[in-house]
Amino acid sequence: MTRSENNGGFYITTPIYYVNDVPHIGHAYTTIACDALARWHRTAGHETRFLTGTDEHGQKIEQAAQKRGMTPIELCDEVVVNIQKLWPLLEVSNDDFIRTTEERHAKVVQYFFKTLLDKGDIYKGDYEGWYCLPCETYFTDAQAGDQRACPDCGRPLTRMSEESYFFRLSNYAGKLIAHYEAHPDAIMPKARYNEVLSFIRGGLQDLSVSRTTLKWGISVPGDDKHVIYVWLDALVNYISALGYPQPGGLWETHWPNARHMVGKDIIRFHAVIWPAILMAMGLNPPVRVFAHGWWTVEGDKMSKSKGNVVDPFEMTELYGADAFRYFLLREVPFGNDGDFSELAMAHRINSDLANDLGNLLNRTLQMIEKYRGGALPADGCLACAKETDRSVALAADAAIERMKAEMDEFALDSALKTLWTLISAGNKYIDETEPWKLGNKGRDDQSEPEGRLDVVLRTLWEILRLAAILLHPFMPETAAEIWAQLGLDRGAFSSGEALLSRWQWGRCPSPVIVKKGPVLFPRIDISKWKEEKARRDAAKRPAAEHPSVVPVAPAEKFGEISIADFKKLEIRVAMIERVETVEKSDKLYKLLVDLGAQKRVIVSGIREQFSADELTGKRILVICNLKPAKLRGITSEGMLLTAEATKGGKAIYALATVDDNVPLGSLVG
RNA sequence: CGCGGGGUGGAGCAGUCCGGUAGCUCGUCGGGCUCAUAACCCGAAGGUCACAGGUUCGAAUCCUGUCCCCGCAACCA
Repeated sequence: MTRSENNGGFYITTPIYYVNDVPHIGHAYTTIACDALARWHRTAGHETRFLTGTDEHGQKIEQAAQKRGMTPIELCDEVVVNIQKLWPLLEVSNDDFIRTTEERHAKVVQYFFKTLLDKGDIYKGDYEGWYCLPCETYFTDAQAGDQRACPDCGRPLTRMSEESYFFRLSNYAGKLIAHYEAHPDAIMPKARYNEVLSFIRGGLQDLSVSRTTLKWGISVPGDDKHVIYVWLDALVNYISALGYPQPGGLWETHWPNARHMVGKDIIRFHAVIWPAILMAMGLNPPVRVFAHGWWTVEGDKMSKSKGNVVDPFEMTELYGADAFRYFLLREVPFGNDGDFSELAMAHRINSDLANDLGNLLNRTLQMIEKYRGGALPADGCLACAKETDRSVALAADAAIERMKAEMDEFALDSALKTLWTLISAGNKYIDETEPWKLGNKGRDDQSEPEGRLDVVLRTLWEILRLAAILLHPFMPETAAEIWAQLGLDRGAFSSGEALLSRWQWGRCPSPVIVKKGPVLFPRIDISKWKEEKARRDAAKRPAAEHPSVVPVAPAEKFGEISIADFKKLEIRVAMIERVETVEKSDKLYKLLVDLGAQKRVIVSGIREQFSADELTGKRILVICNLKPAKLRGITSEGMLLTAEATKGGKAIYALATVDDNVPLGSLVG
């Protein structure tokens, strides 16, 4: 059924993150998931490599650098640290970190380009589209819309064409389909596989892989006018980091085992374009592309303007990296979308980590210390063994096998659930065997032999030893702490070999003295937690007259304009006479406004913010000399003014209104 | 009729492909235990499986239709 991952190596990659991004929960999630997989395979003794990095080329960097009076590479060098410093905090064990601005990457991208050009898979042609001169960006027909206006800045677009190199993606549709039909687990989850396949079956178009309008990038070999565009640049990182195409490089052993972890938004680039490029190069496509889901935050879509972006640095500081990792990987079926809520995390920490896991360790070690002075009893009293001990051992070995299968499927959440069945079995075992009755002096029940307690304690210790091994990929620090408290060598996790042979019941060294340490996860007092959370939220809000209301785009700088520019605007007072909804649109109203001397139709996207009743009869401000535009087939002759802000994560809007005593049509200036 | 996901005990979800006792976690209630982080173990209550038809001996599951929610796309002069 599933491809066995145990015979070969394991090479896992995160996407390369855009270097100017502020790291958020999404970056953390992808990377932590990869880390868990990498650690799992490392401790299982597989030849493992784990890569992450940054995408550092492109327009945004170029512009941001210009704004700050720096060169692009200076900016990259400065901001790459924001991402790089997060990984150690989250206990991410990447073997390499690649930046697309590194020479080792650039030369491989050029090698790809040149090889494909020589083969005829890249050719020179003309790229045509709608171009925004100020933004220096092309848009498709759909993006340009009926208005031919720039989606970013709103200015008019020009139909332009420029010389560009193209990759013959259209040639590879058939080969891709054949490959995916032969490898149904090459794209996961299943829904994504179906999605990608139907996309390919719809036909593929050749892909523009160069730009002349862009400066900050890797230049096309032999044609300096052109810079290699994002796809061919960024995707190649996965193999350039392995030293391709040098003979004897890491790529020879690792590339055949490549797995890419991506967010669901970039599945097409990884499951269509990238494999096609590889095929053209004569390289094999990745073994698997896995697309995970997105996080909402407290039920809301995460966005900067809502101010609800989850900061992984803050979460790590408040709850610890391990608890954060555990929550992200356990809360949601891997591959699905999920909701991040701090309260849910606090609950999970209490029930799973404190009550089940931490408490099991605590009570076990407490008993070993209390009844046996901390010395782990030797195993050997066969006469004292019982069926219940044996079934716990069998369950443990079964859990290990099951986890292996689940990890092969990248079912991280299921693997954790399985691990917790072992932990629960431990707690139940204590209840069944009642070791305190065996251990307490002057015990009334003399029916059990003296050695019975040794077997029980030994069994519990063994459950924890296995749990620590299985937990390590998800919660490395906690696993090491458990390991140490069990009286074992804390460093064992950094040298994988020490663990490899011990993934089985009873493979423990003796003798051992346990060392009960501090409680692993203190319970969170939820009512106190709520108070603290409220205080934290309050502190985060900027000190303003309306502390809970945050303006959108507060400090954004606009270029200066002259008074003459402003005088160009014809802003007048108008009254909303009639409000109608526009068919087949979610946001549009068709408004009839009275400007005194005349009446006009204005189409406005404010249906989600205002009801028709709220609007009708209001005296508002209208820009009258805006070029008319057609929206959903209706001509809009002007624009009304609104202010936007957020309050408690929710957007709020206000209409610019004026007093009733101002006559309609009055000029505002 | 733009595309897709979803509606299952108080909450969050699994089960739906391949019809046949409706399951898990949390919460609630009762009991047990005292080694332990007021933790742990056992038990109970609680569900018209969105709605309406249909197929079937039998439907959460298959078919048809309807309603509602959420993404994406469109759209935000």
